[in-house]
Amino acid sequence: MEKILKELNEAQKEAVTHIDGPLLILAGAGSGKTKTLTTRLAYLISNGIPPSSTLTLTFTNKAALEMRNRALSMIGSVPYPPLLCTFHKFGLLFLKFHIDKIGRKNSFVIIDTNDKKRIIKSIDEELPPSSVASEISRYKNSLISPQVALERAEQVVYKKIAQIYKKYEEYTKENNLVDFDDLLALTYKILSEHQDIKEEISERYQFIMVDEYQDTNELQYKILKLIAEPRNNLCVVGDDDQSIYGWRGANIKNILEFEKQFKDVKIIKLEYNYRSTQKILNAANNLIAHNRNRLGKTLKATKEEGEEVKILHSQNESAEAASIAKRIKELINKGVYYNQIAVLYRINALSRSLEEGLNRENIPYKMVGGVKFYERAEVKDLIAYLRVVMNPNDDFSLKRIINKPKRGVGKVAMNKLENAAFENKSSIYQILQNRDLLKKLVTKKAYEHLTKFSDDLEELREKADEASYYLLEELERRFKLREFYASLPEAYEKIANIEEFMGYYQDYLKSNTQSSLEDFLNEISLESDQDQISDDSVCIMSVHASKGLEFDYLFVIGLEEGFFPLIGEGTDIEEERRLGYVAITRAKKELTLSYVDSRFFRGKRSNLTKSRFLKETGLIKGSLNLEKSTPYKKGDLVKHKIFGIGRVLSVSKVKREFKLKINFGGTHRDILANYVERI
DNA sequence: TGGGTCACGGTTTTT
DNA sequence: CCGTGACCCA
Repeated sequence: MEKILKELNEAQKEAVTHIDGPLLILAGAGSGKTKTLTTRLAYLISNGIPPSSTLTLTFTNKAALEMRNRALSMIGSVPYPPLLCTFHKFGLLFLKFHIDKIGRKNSFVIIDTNDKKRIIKSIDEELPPSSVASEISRYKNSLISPQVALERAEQVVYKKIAQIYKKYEEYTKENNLVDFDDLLALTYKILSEHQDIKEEISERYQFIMVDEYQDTNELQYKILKLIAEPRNNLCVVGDDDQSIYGWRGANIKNILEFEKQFKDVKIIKLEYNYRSTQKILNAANNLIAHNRNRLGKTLKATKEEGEEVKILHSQNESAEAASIAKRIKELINKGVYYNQIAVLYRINALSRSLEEGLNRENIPYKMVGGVKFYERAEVKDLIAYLRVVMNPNDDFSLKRIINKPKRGVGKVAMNKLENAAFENKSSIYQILQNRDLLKKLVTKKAYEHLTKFSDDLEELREKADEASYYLLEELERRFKLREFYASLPEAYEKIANIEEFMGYYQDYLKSNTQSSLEDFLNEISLESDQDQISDDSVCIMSVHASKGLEFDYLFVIGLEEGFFPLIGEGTDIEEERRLGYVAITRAKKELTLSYVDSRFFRGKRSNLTKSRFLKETGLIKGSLNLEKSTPYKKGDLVKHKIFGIGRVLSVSKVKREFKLKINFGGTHRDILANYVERI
């Protein structure tokens, strides 16, 4: 342990060796946050604290995994390992033991956001399901019941949402479904209503640590408050300057007011940055200094001065992509590896032009983020099949697969089945087994399909236990899923995903011999892609997706007003600035900030001005001209979709747009600048 | 029921 | 511009 402590700087050491009492570690980007946290865990254990009485909470599985590996490498293997998991996993474990306290069975099924939207849509057709879903999330995270929501609602829309919320809660209870918010909300409910359970948990976890504390929401804070307060040993790590999830409920106040919310808080700032060059840190510090709502700290460089931060100015997105591709090629020729290079953007839509540019130069790249493996339709279908095998009365999953492959069950038949199930107070599966009734309900063809379907399922269920390893293959064989997906668009990819899932399932069974199918299903519902960035390709991703990562050579594109900062309804400019800060601090050696004069977005081209953030970093001097400027001048060659290629004769201003007089092979036309592209 | 066509709307993302 | 979903007809 002594040796390990020697590797830390003073502030880190102070944080690691602080044992009792609440501790707030303000850890700037690249300041050795994970190292400090994992070392502290090891330190506690080496000081005689039983590993099993510690609890370390993270937001992502990736972070949990990394911390676990690092901590275990320091402490070695122990019979009762420390609990180190995501907040939601903690909720899941808790509910498995205690959900019966609120009259529910622990065989619940976890539903994801898409499932949630589907349920909402089946309740209400008018309001956009995603808005309703996030509104319900907000209620749950503020512990507002449907009744209270209804009472408080003043506008008609909110009354309606409250009613949907009520029905949604009834539906999920009825079908024993638990959504992501419930994992926390129900945990809180049980903890707050059952003093004995709360005491038991507080007693068990006497030392609690939380990573990325700036991302906690109200509910997470309340849970922590309940279980940590008796012992008052709560150590949180975070960076208020990297709070970028306000829009999904993260409450930056949790970190800003931590000192007030717990007694005798000690605050330690980690300000030495071990990642970036001084020049890069200067840009980051300058930018974030423009925020008012912060605790305030300045990153100090430990690395060399480094090269100047580069500003790349291009006419449009294709020129931008071409320049970046060219620059990447140069780096590769100098011996840099692709995976030390990344390109970041504020919105995913900007990836397209970038991808085109990289493809043109045959630069291998990997898009981090995007559609998650377990969210892909075909994978979710398989999961639904497994869920039905496990519990045929899971109507929700059954509905997903009843017509996959097509069994002639459309909207009409589905309605009949659901109504029959409702009237008989049974599950849909039970209706399928009631052959006399089923025959009356659906067409002859559908009847034949459905009887075969339920017979197959029944046989599979009998076999499920003894041959779980072959379950998926058997499933595939009986329901001809491969054949079904082969007939759909993007068949190759879908089948590859199915095979990957099958492989994953068998691996899981191999390494978790004592686990049940149920365990497997619960496990994966909380898992997203574990993106490995190890293969040799350039990483391209949103700034959000880049959090926690670092790259030697970094490009940030789209630094234009409106795009970054992204201006829209409810823009929080300080959060945008924090995003800029996160983006910049991902760079280790070389940073290029890029902006364009004109960008094609959502089917139209618009003229843009450079982002205010460029000036705020201190990289561009002078006041920023927010007035739109034309990227065109007399003599430029341009291309029009219909008229083809022409040469600009003159530029004039009409309202806020620029009008160009263009010579298309002898014919002169007046055209707005937005409708042409520079070549 | 299900294939085909058209209109519409479209940040950021983890669990 | 591109993907999703509603709606219509065979």
